[in-house]
Formats: sequence, structure tokens, C-alpha cells
Amino acid sequence: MTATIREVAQVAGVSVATVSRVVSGSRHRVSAATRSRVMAAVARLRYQPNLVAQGLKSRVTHTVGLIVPDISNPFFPAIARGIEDIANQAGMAVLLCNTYEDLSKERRYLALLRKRMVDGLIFATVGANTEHLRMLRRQRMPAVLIARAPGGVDMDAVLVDNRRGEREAVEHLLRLGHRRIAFIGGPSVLPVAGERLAGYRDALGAVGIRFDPALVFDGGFRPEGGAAAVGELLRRRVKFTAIAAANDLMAIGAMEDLHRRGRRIPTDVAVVGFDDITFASLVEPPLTTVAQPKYQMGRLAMERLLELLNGGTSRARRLVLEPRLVIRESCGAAIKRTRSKSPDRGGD
Amino acid sequence: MTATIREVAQVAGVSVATVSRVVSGSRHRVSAATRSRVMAAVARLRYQPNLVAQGLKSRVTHTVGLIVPDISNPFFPAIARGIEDIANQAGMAVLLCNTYEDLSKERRYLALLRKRMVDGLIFATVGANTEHLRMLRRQRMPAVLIARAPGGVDMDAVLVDNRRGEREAVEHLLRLGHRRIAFIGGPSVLPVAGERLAGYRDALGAVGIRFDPALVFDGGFRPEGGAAAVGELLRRRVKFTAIAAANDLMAIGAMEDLHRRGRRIPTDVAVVGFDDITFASLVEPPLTTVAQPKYQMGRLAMERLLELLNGGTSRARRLVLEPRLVIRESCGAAIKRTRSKSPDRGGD
DNA sequence: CTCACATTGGTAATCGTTTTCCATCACTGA
DNA sequence: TCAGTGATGGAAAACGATTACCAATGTGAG
Repeated sequence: MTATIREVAQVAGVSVATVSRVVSGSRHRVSAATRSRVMAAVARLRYQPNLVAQGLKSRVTHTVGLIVPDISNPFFPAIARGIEDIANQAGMAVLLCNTYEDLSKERRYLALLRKRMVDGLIFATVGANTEHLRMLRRQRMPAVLIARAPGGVDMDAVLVDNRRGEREAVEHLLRLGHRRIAFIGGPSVLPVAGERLAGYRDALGAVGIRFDPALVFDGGFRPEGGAAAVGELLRRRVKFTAIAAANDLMAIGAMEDLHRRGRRIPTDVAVVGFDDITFASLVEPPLTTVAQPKYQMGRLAMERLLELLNGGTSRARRLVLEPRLVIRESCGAAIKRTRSKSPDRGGD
Repeated sequence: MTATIREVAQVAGVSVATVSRVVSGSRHRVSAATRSRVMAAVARLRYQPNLVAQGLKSRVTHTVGLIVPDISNPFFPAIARGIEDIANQAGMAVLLCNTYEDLSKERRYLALLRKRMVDGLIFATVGANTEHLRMLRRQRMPAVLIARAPGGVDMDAVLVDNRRGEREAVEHLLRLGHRRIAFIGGPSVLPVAGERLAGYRDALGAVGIRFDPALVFDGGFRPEGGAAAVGELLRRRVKFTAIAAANDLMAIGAMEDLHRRGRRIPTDVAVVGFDDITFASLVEPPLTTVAQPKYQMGRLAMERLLELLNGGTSRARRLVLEPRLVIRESCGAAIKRTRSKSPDRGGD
């Protein structure tokens, strides 16, 4: 279909070696005269080097694998954009892999990517089991973890201090006078879920509030999970005045459910999220949340990966960014000390 | 790093040809005895065929390129999921390309993907200029357009009837008594924007309302654009009682701005969107919108591409799906029926 | 006039597969 | 006994690039 280096050589009346030298700018010198003959032939045949062949020979495919648990959570596309922008600048392409938080799918993808000889990997791991990560390290596959990093593996990572972020979110609620704060977390197998739960407990502990398991739910990091948690809270008539959700998707799902049941935000229930996805500022009321610099994280991860690729093997480095509490309106102002009636009373 | 077919052959005491035959299940028969010798060696060395080499030799790379204008618009991740699911089942990988609605970037990606020898392409084209699409056809690169198809190119496509969808949305507003309906459209260079605008005009025309350019804006398909349009409307003191936005992102941006300025939805202003992204049902009030079967479109597009790859029919086929008006609460006077939350998995 | 050396370009091996030929071997039927 | 026939496995030529190595040429120094 498309011209090969052989044909170019033929047309230019030189050897394939010479063509290769001029198109890929080798240090081996070529006279100006032959160079221009070759370039003319290249132009005439519209020659484009075949990257697959190049990859096979040179062992570098200019491809990175991006493994994410859920591409429909806007958090990940935001990261993906950062990655893609940098990758594109560096002439690399991004292979998209969606794991649905499924460890076995993650493992399958890892194997696949190795067979494809990707140059490196960026991924938000399910992280329950780290065996496959150690394997990567043993195989010296350049990789950087993003947003999620299980303990005990010595790998490059770009992270946010989840525990601290969640603590600040909950402290914000506490400052506003809330004492019964429900927590909608993620699947307990995910380290990231554990860290945010720890932040929640930290904040409560610091002011001497006893941890109440009845206030804690697993919302699976998805909107339906947030809504379901609200349903449970109300069905069980648990008292609460605020909700801290471990991500915005669940926070927004919870808000929607509260609205539907006639609870007002923040008057009846305050809500705080985590991530600061685009829609956090677009829902009503705008969601107070813990912002992660998503695009930036994507860029940093990709830049680090590029370092790893041309740099060599420096020590693994964890880049831990500070989360930032973005106060909008979903937590409102301080609640009154004495409430005549708890807002969670009454049927739906 | 990883074992090659040569090493396997050595360990098994056979030729590379034989190894190739057993691992890639050739029709050429191999005796049970040697087969098991080979398989033992494969297992012992953990041999994995190198897909780059395979691709070079066999001319098929098991890779498809996915070109989208904006991965941070949840519409596209929803499509991407459908594509990725099917691709994954078929053992293919997806190369993600984000064009930011930039035609030149789209062209560059096209060239890149060809150099990478992708087996096929799925893309939502910027579509202003179709020269590069014709080129694809000439080069016989299997491709299917998704969500956007400029006229005049004879290519496979999976689409929604945009004009009709928008008409239904506006008719809904008309039925509710609205007469001054603002339209927040997309960049006029995009065919998809033109189609939706046409639908808007159709609906108005059918009831004899004159088209008023003062009511029409370009919101660039992004939330800020929706908000900006609202700003303009109010600044210019244009009378309007409803907004039809050409996508949900702009509708949601507009809603947020209306809220901030104290306008109530749907009491003061009715709003209707297009796409039915996840957040359409999660904002307050839930957004009435024209649903596109995004996940399904992704699946269909990928399935069609697989047909094309397996030497299927050569005549291009346009698959035009029917959009579906999903009535929620942002237009008021909702017809009382079961709430339609868009299920995020499989469903649509 | 030679030798050392820089410049320039060609030859061929290589990357890891697949696949087309062939060669061998054991049977089979005449 | 011998040609014909499957079954089986090997050798080697691709696929399209890169690059180590070598050859030819010209140039200036001794």
C-alpha cells in the first residue's frame, strides 16, 4: 500500500542504508547531494517509515499503556488528557485499557501490553494485590502509578495525599458544627478507599468523636452507590447531618437522591466530595470537594515516564501532591447548635 | 528479556517453524508427541509471542485507533467503553487520540495511525473538511465514523438522527407553551452542530415561529459556552423562557449560571439538552434531554469495524439510530412516568 | 609516491514471527 | 519390490526497518 524504504532507495538510486540514514538522521554523514536525491524520492513516493518495523528492530514502539479502572468516571479522562498531551508532544501513542476495577482484567492487560512491547505504563491500579506490580519491576518495565499506589511496592508514582485530603474535608464539616457525619467510601479492597476512610477517622478522632460503623458505607465509587447509601441511611433511620463521600461521583449520586426525597442541601444535609471533577462545580448546589490536580497529575506522570525511558534507572520516586479543599455551597454555613428536630426523621 | 520462539524451539528440540505451528494453531498438523514437547517448553520459558513481530509479518496489528474530539466530554468515554469492551473481546487494543476539535490534529493522528499500521479506525471527526476522509477511503483503510458524519463521504457510520432529535426536544418545549426559545449550538463548522440547529429551525417553522438570530449562540459544546450564552442573553435583555442546548455539557453549564443568577429552573427558564450523559440525571433539576445510545453506538461501531476487517461487505453502510427524548424535570410539567435514570452499564 | 585517514555509501545481519517449499518416513496397493 | 500418498518437520525467505562492518575514493603529510 504505502511505499517502503526499499522503493525509495530504488527511486533515489541509493541503498536502503542511505535512505535510512537520511530519514532517521543518523550520525553517519551523507553528502548534501545524495541527501537531496533521497529527500526528493521520499517526497515523491510520500514515504512514511513503518513504525511497526522500526519498533521491532529498535525495540522501542513509542507506545505507552494507560490502565484505568473506569473511563466513565470523569476523573480518569481528566488525567488521560494530561497524559495524552505530553505523550503526543513526545511522539508517543497511548493504549487505553479499562479494567472496571477488576484485578484479573488488570493482569490480563499487563500481559497483553508486554506482548505488545509498549515502552512503558501508567496506571491507576486496582491495587488489592501487588504481585503483578512486583513482576513489572522484576521485568524492568518502566511504569508509573497514578492516583493509586498500594503500599509495599517500590515504584514511581504520582499521588495525592488522600488521607490528608479526606481529613480536611471532614474537618471542614466539623468546623461547621456537624457531629453525625456519614461516610460513603469505596470498595474496601482498594487502598485508596482505605486511605480516605483513615482520613475520615483521623478527623473524627482529633475531636474525640467515636467512630460509628453504622455511618459508613461502600458506594463502589459510583453514583448509584452514593444514592444507595442515602437510601440505607434513611431506611435505617440513622441520624446524620452531613455526608462525606470518597469521590464526587458518589457525592453527586447522593445529592440527587437527597433532592428526590425532598431533603435540602445544605440546609438539611451537608455534602462534601473528593476529586473535583468538572461536574462538581456544575451541580446544584455546587459541590464542596477536595480537588486533585488531575490534568497536572497526568502530565507529571507522563513526564516522569519519559524520564524513565531516556534517563535510565534512577531510584523510584513518589510524587505526593497536596489536595486542596474547594469550598463551594454544598456544606453551607455553620449549622445551629440546637436543633429542635433532626432532619433525618420522617418517612420518604 | 522474554523468551523468543527460537529459544523455545531450542529447548523443545524442534524447529521454529514447528513451534510457530503449535502456538498459532496452524492447519499444518503436528504430532501429539512433538506438540506436547513444544507446549512444555512454552510453559517452562513462559513464552509469549511478540505481537510487534507478528504484526510486521502478518500485516495485522490487532489495534484500532479511536479518534475523539474531547475525551473530557463524558459522551465520548461512554462511547469509548462500548468500543473497548468489544475490542477487548476480539483481542484488539485501542489507541486513544484526542483532537480537541482541531482538524490539523486530526490529520496528524490519521497519518500517525497509518504509520503504526492500525487495522482500522473509529472516529468522531471534526468533519469540517472531508479531504482526509476521502484519502482514507482511497487507501482502503477500514474505518467507521461515529456520532458525526459529514455529508458527501461514502463511509460506514454509526449515527443518531440529530436533526430529528433536536426537533423533538424543541417540540417538547413548544408543547409546554414556550415561544421564545434560545438555542445554544456548537461551532458552526461542525456538521453535527448544523444538523441540530436545523432541527431547532424545523420545530419552530412547523408552528410558524420566525427564526430569531438573536436567540442563537455558539457555546462551543462546552459548559463555559453554555454559561456564557446565558450571560449574553441576560446582558442583552433578550426575552426568552426556555433554552435548548445542543449538548448536555452546555445545558448544564447554562443551568449552573441560571442558578447563580437566581433564575429558577424550570419555573423561570426551561432547559433541554442533548446526549444524556450520566450527569444529566444527576443535576438539579434532572435534565430533560435527547438520549443517544452511547454505549450501544460504541459497540455497534466496533462490531461493524470487525466485520470490515474480516472482509465483510464493501458497500459502506450508515446506521442511523433513533434518538429518544428523556423527559425529566428541567422543563417542568413533566409527564408523570417512571423516572429514567440512564444506567451506566450496558444499558444504553 | 605512498600511507594514514576522513568521508561516503553499500552489503548483509538482525529484530521475532509466519509460511512456502521440500525432505523424510511409514504405509499401501499393485 | 516399488511408486504413490499422507503425515510430519525443517530450511529459508519474507515483513520493513536499523546498523555494524567494509570498500572505495580523495586528500595531505612524509
